[in-house]
Parts: sequence; C-alpha cells; structure tokens
Amino acid sequence: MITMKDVAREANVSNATVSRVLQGEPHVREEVRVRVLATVKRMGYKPSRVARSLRTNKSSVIGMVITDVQNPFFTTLARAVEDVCYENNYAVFLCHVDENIEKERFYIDTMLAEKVAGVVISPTQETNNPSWILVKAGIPVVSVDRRMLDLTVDTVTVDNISGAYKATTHLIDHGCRDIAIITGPKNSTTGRERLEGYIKALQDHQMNVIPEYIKIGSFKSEYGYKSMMELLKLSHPPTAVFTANYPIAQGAFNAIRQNGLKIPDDIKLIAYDQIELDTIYDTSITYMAQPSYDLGKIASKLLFARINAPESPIQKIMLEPSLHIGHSCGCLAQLLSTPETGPSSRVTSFNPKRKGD
Amino acid sequence: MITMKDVAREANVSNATVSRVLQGEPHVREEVRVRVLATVKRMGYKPSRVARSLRTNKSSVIGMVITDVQNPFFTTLARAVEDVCYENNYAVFLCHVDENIEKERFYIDTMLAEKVAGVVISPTQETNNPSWILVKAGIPVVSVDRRMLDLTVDTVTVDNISGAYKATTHLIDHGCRDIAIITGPKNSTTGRERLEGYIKALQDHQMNVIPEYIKIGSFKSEYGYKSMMELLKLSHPPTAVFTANYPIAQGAFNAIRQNGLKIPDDIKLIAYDQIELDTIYDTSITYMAQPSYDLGKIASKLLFARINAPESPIQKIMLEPSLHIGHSCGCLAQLLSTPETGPSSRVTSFNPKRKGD
DNA sequence: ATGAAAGCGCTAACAA
DNA sequence: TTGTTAGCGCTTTCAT
Repeated sequence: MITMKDVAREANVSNATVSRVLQGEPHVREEVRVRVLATVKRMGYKPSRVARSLRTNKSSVIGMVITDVQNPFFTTLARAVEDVCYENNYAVFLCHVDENIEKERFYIDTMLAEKVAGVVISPTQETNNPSWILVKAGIPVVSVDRRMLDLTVDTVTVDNISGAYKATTHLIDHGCRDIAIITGPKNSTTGRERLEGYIKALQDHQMNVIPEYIKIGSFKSEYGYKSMMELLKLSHPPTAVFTANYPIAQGAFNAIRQNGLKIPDDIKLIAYDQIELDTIYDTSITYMAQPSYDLGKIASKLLFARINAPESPIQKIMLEPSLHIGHSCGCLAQLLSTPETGPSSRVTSFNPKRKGD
Repeated sequence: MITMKDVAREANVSNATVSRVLQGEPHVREEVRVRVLATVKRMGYKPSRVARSLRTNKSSVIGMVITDVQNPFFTTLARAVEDVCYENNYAVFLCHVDENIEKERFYIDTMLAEKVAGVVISPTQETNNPSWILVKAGIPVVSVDRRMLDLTVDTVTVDNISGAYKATTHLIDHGCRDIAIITGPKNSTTGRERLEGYIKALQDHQMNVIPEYIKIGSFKSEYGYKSMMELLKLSHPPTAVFTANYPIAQGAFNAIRQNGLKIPDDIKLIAYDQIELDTIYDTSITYMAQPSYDLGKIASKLLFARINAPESPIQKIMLEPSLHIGHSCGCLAQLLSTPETGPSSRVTSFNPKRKGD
C-alpha cells in the first residue's frame, strides 16, 4: 500500500506539497508539480479516500436510497442520479431498502457513518423517516418521488393526485362503474395520494366509493396478486381496476389470468408507471407514465446545488405524469381498425431516459 | 457530531473502554459495559466508519459492479448480493458501469480508495480488466456472470455455450435454416461464448455459418435495434433470430415491429434471459432463463468465504440455464389447442428469486 | 479490568 | 513556494 509519504519521499518533497499538487493548488512550482505527478503515476499511488474523509469530514460519494431495485421506475431514477454524479466525479452508493424501514435505517446509519456528501432518497415512510438523522448531521438530503412531511428538504415529485384522478376518470369515461384500486401503504406519499386522486375522481362523477374495492397495503407484486384474488372473489367483482404501481400491476395481472379472465373484455386494467416492455408485446397496458429519468436528474442537480450552497432556499418541484393508451382499458380496440399500424404508433424511441414507482 | 471521546467523558471511562464495549470484547466489567452502552444510546452516538476504516484498513462495505442497472438480470443479481450482505451486516456499494470501461475504472478506483472489504463484479472485459488493481491490493474479488481470463479469482457463471447451443438447436429443430444472432462484444465472456454455442449448433447440424447473419457489437437495446434493421434489409433476410441478452431482444423486437412483421409467423425469435414481464402479456417470448438470483447468492457467499479465509482454494462454479418455451419461436401455438390453459401453465410464482444478462 | 498513548493517511493552519 | 506540525476518530499495543 503506497501512501502519500512514500510519494513525498520519492519525489523529494514534503507530504504537504504532494497534497497540494493533488488538489491542484496554484502555489506550487511547475517543475515540482510535474515531478510529483510523475512520481504518483510511476508508483501507482491512489490517495486514500478514507483518510481524506476523516480529515475533511466529507467524501465524494453520494448515497441513493430506493425502495425496490427490481422496479424499472427506480432503476431509471437511479440511472439518472448516477449519470449526473458521474459528470461531477462523484460515486453513487445505491441502497436498496426493499420497502423495509429497518433496512432503510441500516443504510442511513451506514451512510452517516461513511460521511457521504449527500443523499437522494425515496423514503419508505412520509413521517418518522430515519433520514432525519442525516438532516440533523447537516448532510444534504433530497427527497424524490415521495415526500417527508416532518422534514424540510428539497423535494421532487410527480403529481400523484392528478395522475390517479386522470387514470380513474379515463375508466369512468369508458362507462366503468365498478372500479377497484390496489395501492401501497397509506404512510407513503405515492400510496396515499394515488388513493386520494382515485376517490376524488369517483366523487366528482357522483359515484359511490365502495370500501371493498379499495385495497391499501404494499407496493409489491405479492400484494397485487393477493388483492386482485380477493377482489375477484367478491359477490360483485369490479369490472375495472387501477393498480398504483408496476409490481402491483404484475401481480394483479397474474391473478386475472389465473382466473381465466380476459383483459379488457372481462376486466379493464389501468396501471401506474410505464410498463417498459410494452414495446415487446402486441398486447399493451394503459398506464400513467412518470418522467422517472427527469425526476432523478432534477433530484441530483438539486443535491449538488445544495452541497455547493447549503443556505439557499428549499425547493419543492412537482412534475406531471402523462397517460399512455394501450389495450388494457378497452378503448384502443375501438380506435384502431388496423391493428397493424396501431401498436407501432406507440413504439417508444430508444431513449435511455425511460419512464416508468 | 458526537465522538467516542464524548461518550468516554460522559461515562467516566477511557476512550479504549468505550471501544472495547462496542467491539464486544470480554474483558470489561459488566457494570461498566452497561453504563457505556446506556451512554451511547442516550447520546445517540454512531461510531465513525471512516475513522474505523482508516485504523483497521478495511470497511464493512462490499462493492458490486454491474454493467447495466436497467437490465432485470443484473438487478436480480444485485438483489441477491444485497440480501446476503444484509444478513452479514454489510452494506452494498452498487456501481453501474454502463458497459463502459472508463466508468468501470472510476468505480474500481473509488472502491479501492474507500477500502471496501470485497467486490462482486460482472466485468465489462475479459482481459485487462481494471479490477486487477483490487486483486493486487489484496481485496477479495468474485467474478460473476462473466469471467476474467487473466485474473485468478472465484468465479460463478452460467454455461453460455450450452445455453446458446440449445437455443439455436431449438430453432433448427423447428426447421429454421436462416438463423441470425445478435450478440455482445467479443471480449466479454457472455458475448463470446453465446456466439460460440450458436456456431457450434449450426456446424453440428451441417448448416452454413453465414457472416451476414452474425452481429457482434454490444449488449444494449440500441444495438439490437440497429442490427435487426440491418438483418431485415438483407436480400435474404433471416427467418429466425437469436438475441444474446434482454436489451438486445427489446431492440430487435422493436425493429421487427416497425417493419410490420409478425412473430413468429414472419420471423421467429429466441432470447437470452428471462423476459420478466412475460406473465403480464398473453404473447410471450421463448428464452433461455438464467438463475440470476442464485448466481448473486453464490457469488456473495464465495466472497464472504474468501474474506474469512483468504487462503482457501479458488473456486469456479458454473450453473445451467434452462429453456422456457413461449410463442415467439412458433412451437407453442402447435402444442396448445386451448389458449386459455396454455399461458397460465407458465405463469411464474411470486418468487423474489426472479431469473433472467 | 482499565487507561495512556501511538498512529492509520491525509489536510490545513502556520512558519519559514 | 515549501515544510513542519497538529489533529480528524478510532483501534490497539503496552502498562498498570
């Protein structure tokens, strides 16, 4: 293990000079600078980030906390954060907390102990989130996709109420009366707000809100499956269902299929988040697409802005989702007489900024 | 920021005693132990991992390097590594190198500088991989999914030659004669070996290997799209195509659709890696499934074994992929007279160990 | 069983 | 412009 001391000795300078050269400080003789740099290269010296962090009390690593690494929405978001960080020469510490508050605490403690320069988090809970500890320690935090109600931090979200409202309204406009919802936990922003939008849409159209049609639980596919099964067992099963994220849609879809039902004929489905593989199949799902890449990009830019100017005013940014019509809501079949041209019209381009919680 | 010194003062003991209590050393009076622990808790003290790393020259973070965060194969793999690490109280530093050797070097340098305890890597290149620097520094490295030819490290892979051989043979058994392949770079294990299996299958069946039908480039969807477009423009376009990973399949699929062709009628497709969303659509792709979760699990277990016993013999483990029949190769339609029961028979369970590079 | 003290590799005053 | 030196917070001998 080669240390700065070794380099200093070899280059016939002091420790401090080596450090100065490495930081690019101006007050170093050119000749010395060149000699030190050559020695560094020749010896293959890599400064210890650990020692530097200890000394400066910060690192050039930023933490990113997501609740599901297998959900394309979050991986796209992570991808965006990583792109921005790489441009800024920061490494990303990606933590997958699996919608599990204990894991979230573990990773947040780890990041604190590792003295990360900042954190982008999509919090599992809106309140009592473990990340208050980061805020208290003065580490910049940006909340993305979901909010933290009891913490004052920069936040980037998508308008969930409007998204769910529009999705539900779309089903109502189809003539659907018995619309169910399967959504995530009430103490997560996305779970709560998508439910809100759904209810508001029903009420605005003078429809009854039926408790049996409302499933509030988790954002995992297992929950989507279980809930859909329960919905289908009702004496009056719903004729349409709104699934509040992508894994829930997967689970619900499987339940529908196992019951031998056809979409959209027997039951209509409208999902939240881009179903990324929609371009790989001829049957496609109708969904509210979220600008996940932009979400990550904006979040990480806010983070760097905060790192560079800790006292600037807190920003809360909200983006809009957009409805993508597929076959699962039953309206595309009517719109298209030529199935040949239909699907290709919604083929997405090869943009790395894929969309898609 | 509360330090160990603060705790020591408050608890009326020395720095060393606090440290001993925290490490669980036996030679501490029970009364003192309790008092220190109480003080730690009361003050909300979190030991600095940075300082500890500097002192002990290692950390309880392991690095994971993957080439594509948006590929379900890799996220499943990452998920497995993370599960094992969490059980062992290690945090995972997930690095996404985007099939880009410069990013790979950047992250490997970062991990070295951060003194990670070990690294699980799916290397971009088989030779001259930047991770030699980790090996040289004595940091345990496990190679997963892809090999490193010039480095002696524990390795877990899936048999790509056999997988590609079987996939190609399946198409040949369908009567396909004009089979194209789109695969990743030749200097990646998976790109090279899947090509090998394809060629071997053709030769074993006395078929010509046609250079125009072989596309070797990258594992990205853009490449799959571009290559498929080129293949379709040939005067004698192929009647079947084998795509060597999931993004390539996505790209190729789009190209096929944009040309107004039907799968499997106009062209047959067989993919590598589980198309995870197959359960969400009625049309499905035939693919070679890889045990990606197990791959990650075994890799991380090897890593911990190596961390605990650096001198134990190097292990190379190879798993087997398995063929999943869908509609895209054209044989399912014949097998099934009742489409209703067909698809549901291949519905995968809600196992977090999803399969699927 | 406990404390004193050295030092991990680096940065940043302060001196020169 | 360069060197000397004092820590950052922790672990770990070595004493006691």
